[in-house]
Amino acid sequence: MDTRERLIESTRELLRERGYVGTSPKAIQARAGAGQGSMYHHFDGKPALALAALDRNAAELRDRAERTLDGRGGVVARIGAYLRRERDALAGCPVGRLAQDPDVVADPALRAPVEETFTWLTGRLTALLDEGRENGELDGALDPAATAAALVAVVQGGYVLARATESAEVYARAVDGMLALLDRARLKG
Amino acid sequence: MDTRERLIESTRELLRERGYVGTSPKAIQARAGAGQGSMYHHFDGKPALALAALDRNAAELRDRAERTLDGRGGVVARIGAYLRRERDALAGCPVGRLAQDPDVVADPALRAPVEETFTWLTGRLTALLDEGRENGELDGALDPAATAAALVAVVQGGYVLARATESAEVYARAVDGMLALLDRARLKG
DNA sequence: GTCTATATCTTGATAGAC
DNA sequence: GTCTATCAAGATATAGAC
Repeated sequence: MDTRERLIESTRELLRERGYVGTSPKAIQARAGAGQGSMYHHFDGKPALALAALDRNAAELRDRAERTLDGRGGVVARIGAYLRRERDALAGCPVGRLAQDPDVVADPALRAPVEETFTWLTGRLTALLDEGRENGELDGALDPAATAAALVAVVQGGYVLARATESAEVYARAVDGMLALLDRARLKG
Repeated sequence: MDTRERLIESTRELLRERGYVGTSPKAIQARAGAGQGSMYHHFDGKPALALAALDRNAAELRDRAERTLDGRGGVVARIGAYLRRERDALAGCPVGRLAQDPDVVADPALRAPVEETFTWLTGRLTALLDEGRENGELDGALDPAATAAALVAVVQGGYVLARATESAEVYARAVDGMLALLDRARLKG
């Protein structure tokens, strides 16, 4: 892995662990094993490097979600697989984590990938729930957009609760509670 | 309001807006209209002042939740009132906001009020859902602890989505989706 | 109690040698 | 491309006058 690549990967880790405000160029360089000069040769500055790292975090989140949600099986089963997918709940969401950062929210270029990721994910879940209504798996009275928003929120809130209590279990419990409720909207046989 | 009080109130605002890492003593002093000397006379330093402010945020959250959840009406109605209560979703949760802060999570004294608040709130909702099962309002198959965790997570995740998209509407949509699902666990007649 | 230096470290970035 | 100064500004805190 070349220096430029190590800088991006180190920044991805630090953004997830400490957020944007809590991550200094010095810390990035130390983790990447690169000097000041290297970093400023490859990137304009902290915002540019953070953007490169954040874009990669967003792309990875989307790819993983796509693979799980496009899979085989019923709509509820696929959503369940996505919510229960192995994740490091204590580390926080590599994208949602940044939504709390004042300097990210204040910079349109940095906020864009965060907003786009959630807009896409919510839209994908909405389409999936709608598909379930069409094919008779789900009750037609279910509101796809509102349910999709609740699903994404449970995941993000699960990360928050996990960090607050330093327990990954709480994430799993919240997701289980949500999926049990969603299961009630399934039409029987 | 005396100087000590103004320092605490300014810190409360800044913690919510910018988090712990993003809030400097200088910014606190400027907002409170107090000098360096004043702040360090009343408090040992930034962590001590932040703890005083966070304790107050946690107490206020708990008081408000208690008032809504102890009210009249059915269990689902009271939970609905709490989730839909007027809040500044774009400002973020005055307590949950701090769960994402690396320096808060790393300091047991600062993390304590955050953890205690969520443990209490989840417990209160669990008891309420259990009450609903006992009195026949809710399906006995509902898991109170998991459902309570999901409810708290939806609120926290709603804050995250609202900030990510700079839209308070998303918070309302997530909460609506969750409450519609919970409504299906109510026993008819 | 509050104010104004003062001090030390870190941040974020630039300059220029190699 | 990478390194080592160097820099101005801010973060966090202390000292001492009033």
